[in-house]
Amino acid sequence: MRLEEKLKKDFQLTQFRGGQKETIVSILNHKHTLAMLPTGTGKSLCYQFAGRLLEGAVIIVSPLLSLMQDQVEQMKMKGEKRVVALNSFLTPAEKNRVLKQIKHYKYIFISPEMISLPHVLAFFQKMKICLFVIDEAHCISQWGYDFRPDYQNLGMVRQKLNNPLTLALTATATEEIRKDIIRSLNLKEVEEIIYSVDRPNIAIKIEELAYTQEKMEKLLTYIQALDGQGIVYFSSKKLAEQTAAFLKERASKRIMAYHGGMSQEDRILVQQQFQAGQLDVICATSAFGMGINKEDIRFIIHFHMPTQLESYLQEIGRAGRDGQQSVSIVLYTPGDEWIAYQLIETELPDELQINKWKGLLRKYPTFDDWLKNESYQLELLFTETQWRVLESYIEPQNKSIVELMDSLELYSKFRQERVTIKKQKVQELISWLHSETCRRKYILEYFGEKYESKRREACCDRCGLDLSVFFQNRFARHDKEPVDWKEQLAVILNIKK
DNA sequence: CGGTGGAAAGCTAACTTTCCACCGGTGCCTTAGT
Repeated sequence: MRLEEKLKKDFQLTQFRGGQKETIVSILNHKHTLAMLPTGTGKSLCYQFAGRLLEGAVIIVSPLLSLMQDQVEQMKMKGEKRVVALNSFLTPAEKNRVLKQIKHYKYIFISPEMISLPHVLAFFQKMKICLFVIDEAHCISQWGYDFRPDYQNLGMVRQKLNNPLTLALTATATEEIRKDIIRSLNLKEVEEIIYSVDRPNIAIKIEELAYTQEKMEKLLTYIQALDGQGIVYFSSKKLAEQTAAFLKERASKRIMAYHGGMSQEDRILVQQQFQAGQLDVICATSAFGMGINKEDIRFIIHFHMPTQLESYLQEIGRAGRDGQQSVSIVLYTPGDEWIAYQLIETELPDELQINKWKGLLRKYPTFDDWLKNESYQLELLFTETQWRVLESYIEPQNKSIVELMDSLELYSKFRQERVTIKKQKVQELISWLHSETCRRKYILEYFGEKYESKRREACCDRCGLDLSVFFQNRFARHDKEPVDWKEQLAVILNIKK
């Protein structure tokens, strides 16, 4: 049977979208595959389709619980019963039941943390795996080094699973990051299916403003004027919330905040309301994004710039999945980059913290002795994330203090490298903000692509973009009393006259 | 870097002004023993 016929019969679709067929063919030829397909291409179809033609289970490593739940739900709705998300939403009893009957499932969604647990991995080692999928594979590179170390374990996991056929899926990865993914997963002879990261229907505008207050005023103007629904990105949870409250009051739009500090229920509620079209604008941190299922997001505004071009591209990529014209606006005031630099500096434990710890360790013969006596020091010295990353890097258990000191020397070098790389990425982004050339061309060259501008009027500010095409014609509608909003803003921002 | 909250200062009793230290994102997983 031809693939297209199967597509029609099993998925009720008439044709493949860009890259899907090539990816599926590559898998069916039993080649490890790295597929970089644009957002909204339907990457999950690739493993679902291939899974139907291969014998054994498909394991999908996914970064977010909510993403897993969504995908399981969608597959169940389409009639696939043998699908499960193995994660902490299950009670211990449910988890055990699923693990004992793991062979009855065809599609298993799991986090890198869960599959790294030896007693969980043991169950997977006993089953036939036809395809090992890493969804959002750039997380290996983006998170594996300094945030979620289990992403760096996946190579070891693959090896213990006897090197199954592997599919890495992502929407944005530079050549360097693709190499890193392949190296980390220890893949040999990989078929790379690379599509352009360009999203021609997203226009780009960068606007530099002298002061934060001006930026806030500009934001208000845009929120009032822009047609359709959109996201505003911030680098701070607090500011995201405060701005949401401010905009809610001033603009006649439905606005909510979203960030990682909110409760799980609130986050789900906001996301669902946004997806259902019951909210117009989300003021969010980078927590909002992956797993957002909304076709008609019209604008993405960056109140703060992200820490790298890769993140920027991922964030604006959430707009215009329906193919309609959309816009990305970056608001920049000189000095904004300091937040990014600060985050990079404090992400991993620094020299000061390490030296302090070394001083405490020297009084004991082994790490375990130290831990027995001074475990309370851990949370004084490091944040939870810092300790988890550090622990996974130095593997202190059963180590003598001499061995541990050596590991810490290596760690210091590692940190230095990471900080340097990450700062370079911020620098890269700043250069882009200040560049005189076409915004799109610059980004595409950063991703190793060539670009010839085709639609100049809707490309970017450097190509003569006219923003007003994104404004609603109802702009003039001001039924409320035109109070002096600048004054009100000054009050809220606590600015002295 | 810029914003902020709490403390100290100011030179008059109850509040404003000034100073200074601090902070800023992303998410998985918590399975013991009575």
